[in-house]
Amino acid sequence: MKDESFFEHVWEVCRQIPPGRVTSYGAIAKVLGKPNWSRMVGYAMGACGRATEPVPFYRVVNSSGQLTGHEGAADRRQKFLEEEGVEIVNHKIKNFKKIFWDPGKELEY
DNA sequence: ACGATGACTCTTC
DNA sequence: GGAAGAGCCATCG
Repeated sequence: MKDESFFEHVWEVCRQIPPGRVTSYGAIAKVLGKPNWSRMVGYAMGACGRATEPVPFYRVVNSSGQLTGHEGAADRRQKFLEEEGVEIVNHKIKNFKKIFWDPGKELEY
């Protein structure tokens, strides 16, 4: 067993993301106090399988609003986001800037 | 311990 | 907005 404290933090933030909204890896990393841990956040997503509770990792995208990740998996995530009302084009969020949700803004508010 | 890799982000062209 | 290069840290062989 590894120390997944950081991962749990990421998963927790992901669950705090309201429906129909998305956030970026950097935003989560920043809230955790590690603005440069964007890659680790992605790692945490890959480790989401370790989470005892389901994690809406599909609500997490990169700074460009593109559904980064494993090929095929992104396609599945796109469907989930569309179900929430998020418009996606070519694996990219249309109104990304509009539906973007900053966790730190809500947490520290 | 080292090198390579990765679901990233930033700056610059 | 897209492409290229550099920086970032943890995990894996």
